[in-house]
Amino acid sequence: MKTSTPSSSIEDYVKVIYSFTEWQQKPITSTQLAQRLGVANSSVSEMVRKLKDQGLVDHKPYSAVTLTADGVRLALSMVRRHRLIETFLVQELGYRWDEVHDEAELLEHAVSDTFIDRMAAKLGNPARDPHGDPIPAADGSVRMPSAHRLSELDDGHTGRITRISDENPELLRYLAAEDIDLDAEVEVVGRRPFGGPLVVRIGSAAASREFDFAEEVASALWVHSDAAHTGCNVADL
Amino acid sequence: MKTSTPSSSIEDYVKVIYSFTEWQQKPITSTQLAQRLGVANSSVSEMVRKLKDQGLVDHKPYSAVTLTADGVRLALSMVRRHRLIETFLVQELGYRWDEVHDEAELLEHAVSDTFIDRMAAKLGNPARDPHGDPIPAADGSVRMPSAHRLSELDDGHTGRITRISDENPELLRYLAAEDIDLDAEVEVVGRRPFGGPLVVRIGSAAASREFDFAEEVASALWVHSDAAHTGCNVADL
DNA sequence: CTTATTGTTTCGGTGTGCCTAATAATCTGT
DNA sequence: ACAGATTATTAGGCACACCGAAACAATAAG
Ligand SMILES: [Mn+2]
Ligand SMILES: [Mn+2]
Ligand SMILES: [Mn+2]
Ligand SMILES: [Mn+2]
Repeated sequence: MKTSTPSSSIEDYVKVIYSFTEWQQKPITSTQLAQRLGVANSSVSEMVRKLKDQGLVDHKPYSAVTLTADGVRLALSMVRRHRLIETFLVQELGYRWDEVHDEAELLEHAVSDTFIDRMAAKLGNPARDPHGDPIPAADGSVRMPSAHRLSELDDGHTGRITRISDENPELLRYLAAEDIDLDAEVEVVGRRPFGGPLVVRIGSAAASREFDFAEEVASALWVHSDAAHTGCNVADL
Repeated sequence: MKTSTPSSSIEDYVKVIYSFTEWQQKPITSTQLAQRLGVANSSVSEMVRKLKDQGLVDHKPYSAVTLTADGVRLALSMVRRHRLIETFLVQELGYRWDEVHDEAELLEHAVSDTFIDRMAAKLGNPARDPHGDPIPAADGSVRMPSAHRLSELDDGHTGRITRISDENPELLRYLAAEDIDLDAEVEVVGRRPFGGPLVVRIGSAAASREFDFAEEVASALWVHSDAAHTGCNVADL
């Protein structure tokens, strides 16, 4: 019997393995895992063997790492924890969205299930965190919003910001300063020549502003296509 | 330079050493430390040497352990964390007072200073936790309420419950069930013969109830003598 | 098709915090 | 004052999570 509570490290490994495939398809490699966790490659090799022994991952030497069903279960519970904590920090303790990640990274391992339950109840069981990432339900179900990177949309495309990558706090601070938030209306105007920045219009028709977004910004913003608008545009042609 | 962040273990050791002398005078011994921390005596010996190396405690082999000024500073910050978290859990997340200790014991090591500050602000900088223990201020100052164990008071003594030891959760549940809380009025009626239970009257004059408290209960309740009442009693004679 | 290059794993070793068992110091009762 | 009990420390080891360097696979280049 393997009922032992997973260590914080194991929880982080599994969470990172899961997160890597959340908006992409390819499974994560050893080196990528090491980079994201900030540890040496050798540490990852060891740890992956341990995860495999515990039945949390599948792994053949020299190939990528994937989660087992048990691994996915654990990962989802950690992701739920992380994102609920982030949401709580913003809504109840007045954190800004660029401050919550590091705090949640530690708290997720320390709080009890009871704490998570009460927190979720107090917040009204939110479906997404301050960055628009979906919060898995207690039973492990997730509703992934259909979203595409702003950087990959065609000219004229419209929609709403549905997710903002929280990888770079600087970027989050910039967006906050510019008053760009989740659910903002967005329209791709075009791209400056020779791989230049992406020109985007943000805000409701009345008060919309134009921005030149560098690649890093444009690929951090995820957009949910506005079906109505798209339909209109097609009709307009 | 010794700026290294203290580990969770070190934080717990220092906190326990401090707490031991909070309502008593004698410094803590190796064995007592081991008991309170739930570790072997040998572990304490090792750890105490480490604490001494880091300048947190004074210790001569085979004698009791006392905190240095640095040690007291760290201890107070941990006690503040612990008690603020307990208060937060009760007031904001609907925990019962017998559920908060274990959760706080872990969270105190995981939350940031920012978290503590915002929590304290949200709670209105409370001066005591759900069990009546004083919460040190951010600058390390503590206002210790003058209190005596109910078990040590003379017959006829009156006052208010100002602290309830949170060592035994069962006891806390019993008191909650009997609706006995902080600030309740209390009067020592007498003691049953041959070292029997202590007879106490609890509640305001209108609706007061009589209890027979076993030693464990009577020594867990701390009472602040009601000067006015005492004065009245003296005048009544 | 052999050789670089890159990615991955293995090996030996570190630091922390815990354990049991053995030893040493202190305290107690006669 | 001293044997025996109690309390504390040391010795030797273990589990965990990490590291750098060396060995090894897989792949890309010549
Ligand atoms: Mn984490
Ligand atoms: Mn997030
Ligand atoms: Mn603790
Ligand atoms: Mn308390």
